[in-house]
Amino acid sequence: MIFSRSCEYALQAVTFIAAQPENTPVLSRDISGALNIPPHFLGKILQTLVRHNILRSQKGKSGGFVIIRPAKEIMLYDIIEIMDGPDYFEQCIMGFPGCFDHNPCPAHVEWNEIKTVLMKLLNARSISELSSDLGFKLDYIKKIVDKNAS
Amino acid sequence: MIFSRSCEYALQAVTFIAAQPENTPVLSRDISGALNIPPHFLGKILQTLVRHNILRSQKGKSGGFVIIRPAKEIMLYDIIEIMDGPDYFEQCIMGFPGCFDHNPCPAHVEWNEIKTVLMKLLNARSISELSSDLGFKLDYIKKIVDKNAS
DNA sequence: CTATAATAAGACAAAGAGGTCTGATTATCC
DNA sequence: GGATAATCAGACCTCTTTGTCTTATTATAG
Repeated sequence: MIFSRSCEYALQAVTFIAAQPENTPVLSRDISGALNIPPHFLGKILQTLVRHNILRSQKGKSGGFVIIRPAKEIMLYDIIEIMDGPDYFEQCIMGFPGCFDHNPCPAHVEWNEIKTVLMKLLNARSISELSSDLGFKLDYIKKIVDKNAS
Repeated sequence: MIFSRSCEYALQAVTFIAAQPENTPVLSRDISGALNIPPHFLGKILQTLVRHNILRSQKGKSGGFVIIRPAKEIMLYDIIEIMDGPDYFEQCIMGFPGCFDHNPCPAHVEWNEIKTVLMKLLNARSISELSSDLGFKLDYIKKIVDKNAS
């Protein structure tokens, strides 16, 4: 697994919310139902996304979660940075303590090359682009969930 | 952290052994000492590398661990595959169940691009290339270890 | 103002990864 | 063949991540 579960769930959830009609609050329950995410775990993830100004939460009746910034401006990497930390990709690939540009580990240079490509791609794709692809995927998830249930 | 601790330690250990004079057994104790790896934890990792035909272990007096295959033929990815599993990079980046080429998740295409670059690089660099870079790195580790100890 | 429907928050349980300890096994040297 | 020096192997502990449960808090509708 490349990213943490929390990060995966966050990516899924934000993409799901972005795929709904704009400015109508989406229920945590609906998200966890559609994506098969443990409800309370999702709750916490949504809360951290609220704290980081990706979502706004509306308490009480007819409440739910809404995306604050335009989905076009939220990049894949923004979510990853929030969930897995800003230096997730900065750490030494071989685990050497104190591996920096001025004191590189034996794999430092190639990891930097890879990182550049990686960051470029993750910073280029927005959540709104992802959300438009989500539709038929949801049917697929339902199929799998149903199969596991039976 | 991109790879698991075990994987990082494995990369470090194999590189370290490759940096020693050929065909002289290297003690587990010496490796853990030089690289500051928990000794018994390293033991297990070395054992799995033996099981996967990267190393040979010599019991008894004047024993230790020796690299079986020429270090030039052992690629970075060989170690990663052993430690973190062959489908580490195959899994869906968004964590969607059942994400495949014929049923891609919204980020599937770009992840495939990244994966191609990644695999190419990890399959191109051999352990022997890494080992020749290791020398002064070891001094650096010692410095850090000493600093932490004081 | 009260009932209700939603999120917020924190305690807790379960699972997995990382790390430690102890004893068994095996090869070599004398 | 016995002492010794090394790996091998498995039980066990600890910490982090993941997931669950329960109780607040808050906003709205009537």
